[in-house]
Amino acid sequence: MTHDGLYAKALDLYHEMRTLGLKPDNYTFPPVIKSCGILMDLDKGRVVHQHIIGTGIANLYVNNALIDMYSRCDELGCARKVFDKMPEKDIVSWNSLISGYSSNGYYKEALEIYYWLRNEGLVPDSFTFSRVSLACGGLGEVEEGRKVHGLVEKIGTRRDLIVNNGLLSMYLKFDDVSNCQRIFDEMVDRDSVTWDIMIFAYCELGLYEESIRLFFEMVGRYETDILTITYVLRACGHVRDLKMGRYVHEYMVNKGYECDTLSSNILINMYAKCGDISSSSKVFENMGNKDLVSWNSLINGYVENKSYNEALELFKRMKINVQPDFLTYVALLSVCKELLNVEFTEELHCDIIKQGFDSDQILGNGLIDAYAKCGKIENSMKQFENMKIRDICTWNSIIAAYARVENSMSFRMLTRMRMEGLIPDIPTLVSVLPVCSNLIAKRQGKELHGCIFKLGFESNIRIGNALIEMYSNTGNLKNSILVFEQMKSRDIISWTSLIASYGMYGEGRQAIKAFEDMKATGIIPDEIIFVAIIYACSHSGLVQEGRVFFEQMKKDYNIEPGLVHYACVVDLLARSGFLVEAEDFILSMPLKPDASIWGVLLSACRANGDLKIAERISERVSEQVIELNTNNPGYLILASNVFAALGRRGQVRTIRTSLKAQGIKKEPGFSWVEVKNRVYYFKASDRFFEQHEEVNELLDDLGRLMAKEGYVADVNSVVHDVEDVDKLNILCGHSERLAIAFGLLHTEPGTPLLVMKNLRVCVDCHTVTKYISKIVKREILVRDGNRFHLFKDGVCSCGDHW
DNA sequence: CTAGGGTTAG
Repeated sequence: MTHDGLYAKALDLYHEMRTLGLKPDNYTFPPVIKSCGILMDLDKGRVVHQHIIGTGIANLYVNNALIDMYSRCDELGCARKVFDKMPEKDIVSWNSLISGYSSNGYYKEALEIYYWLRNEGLVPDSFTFSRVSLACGGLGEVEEGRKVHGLVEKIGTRRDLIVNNGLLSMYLKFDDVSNCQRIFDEMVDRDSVTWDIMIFAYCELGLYEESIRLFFEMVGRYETDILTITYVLRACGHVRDLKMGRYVHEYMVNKGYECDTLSSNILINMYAKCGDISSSSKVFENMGNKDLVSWNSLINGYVENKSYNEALELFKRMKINVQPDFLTYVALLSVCKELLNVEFTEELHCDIIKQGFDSDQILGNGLIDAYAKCGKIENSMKQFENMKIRDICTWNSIIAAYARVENSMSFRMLTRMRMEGLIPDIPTLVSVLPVCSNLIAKRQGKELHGCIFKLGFESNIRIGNALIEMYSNTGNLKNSILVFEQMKSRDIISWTSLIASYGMYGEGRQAIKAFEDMKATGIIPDEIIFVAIIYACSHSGLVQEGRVFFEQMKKDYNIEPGLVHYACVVDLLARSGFLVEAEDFILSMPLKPDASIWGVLLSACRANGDLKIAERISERVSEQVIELNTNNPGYLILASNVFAALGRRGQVRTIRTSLKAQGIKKEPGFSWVEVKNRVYYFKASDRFFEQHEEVNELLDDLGRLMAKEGYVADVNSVVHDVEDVDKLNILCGHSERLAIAFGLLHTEPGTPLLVMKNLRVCVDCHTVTKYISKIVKREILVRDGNRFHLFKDGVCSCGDHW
């Protein structure tokens, strides 16, 4: 029989005694009242209290028992009444009342009674200290706690087990592990609770290994109860030690502890954290009483283990059995974000409203995020506007949502956030900084930098890294380097960003120097930084150096090259005109080359005007049309363009048909330029923009001046299968030329101009821009799909390695 | 007649 059963039995006996007409006395009442208290049966307790009043005389013990009973039932008013009416009190009376307040969370009141006790000149005992330290712990009253500890030392109860256990709990609440450890070490008398508290303390502080170690120190010497075991199971989960987790589970079973709902829930969590989700589900299915936490835990487990569909299925099952709570929805929202399932997100949203959780801050923020990830940013905005309370996470969610799609609304929302008096934090700024990169929002970028400086975030590594990228992407290599140099601490991402920046500007030598400097600081290169450094070599024509890095990566750092690395080497060779070598390299690589690898070579062939190899590669690419990764249709389009240039119309049609069948559209080429804080976009042969006549006039004038300088149009750059005269027209309508001309018309003579393009610049435009830079005496910075070209006085910084 | 402790998220 359980303890509860015994207490209930005692009450039954009491009842029987009364029906027999026997009169309970002051020896009968205390255990009976205690039983009511432990069973938290307030109604029976009150009845017994009436009986006591009926008999007329309650002695000290009976009254103390009554205080305890009312305390356990959270009826402190009644407890207090009994206490106040007592003709005679002892320390137990005081302790019981203090205990009542403190174990029901009324720590302030508990302390007040304690001060009153002290004012009365009474001497606290170990029970008093134990309860008072708990109250100090609950209040976070470190000062008061220290005073209590001091008094303990003075009165000489410091060796007392109960006192020390209480002090341990208190220091644990203060997160003061060193005092816990000290008390623990000095204790002469320990019991299983002492060990429990220590094990729990280490768990709470995240020192899981330490708590597991303590458990093994304790095993065999002290009784390990189910609570100890559950702490250790939690610790095993946190350190993801499946072997240890299994061992403790087995230990628990061997000890004969039946798996109650609570410990089963902990097992589900432990197995899920250790990645053994099938064990989690086994525990779950075998449970007698599944509660809300059981369902939530397994759903969370599935989410943590990326089994999103299983989580969904379980959720459906759950709804038939238990009412989900807000934690269920928190987990399910992250399923939405992964499965990108708009319908399900909307369904959840309805459920959340129906159940009245729509005012929950975390769920509200999560919905913004989920809708945005599913591509329903308008729903995100609606949710945002509907929220009554917007905390920093709410703002960050909506700002990040717009930032992810590079929408300038992210800046507008940031401004609105600041106008409403909220101060952006590091995540806010880290998410908006990259937006500056692609909108040429140089002004916003500078403003953000100012804001970062004012807020004192400039020494944050993530912020620094984002600034390096922002400056390098907006054409400001100098500032990018400056930010890097001023960073107080740097991680490998900082170095990678710096090297990538050098690479984009064709500063290969500087990139190599940075790479060596980084190694000298003791940072070990990773696979990502090798991409950056080889790319940097590639963009500067440092073929030999690039190959050395590729070898170094394998030999010195034991990094197995992936497709990206092979693509880098192909790019390295091909960009410098070693097309045959690049082709041989592809044919000899151990991994199966995909579209991106062939595509890199193909676009280099185009750039080099080598139609012969281009034709061969194009055949390869088009043959594998179906098989190849079609996420990037650019390469197939390239192949079809090659065939078009060769007049092989049949092949062109085959590729186009196949792309059409797969519903793939070419990403149209466009360029953009910032003028007076506004961004102007141009697509090829665009005739519908302000001042297109002026722009065309300027291009015509420039064309005449260029011809004088010796420029001859490269009609091979036109991929359409049309007559040469039309080809000339098409060339002149290329989006980058329109953007450059528009930019020239609207900026001061002599100032540098920045133009961006989403695709690679064609050979002819590259040549033309060189001429323009010389004729108009302007620096023209063009960022294409993967690098910067600084045109100055008829020369391009890429040294034609583009 | 008085004690001490347990599960899920971000």
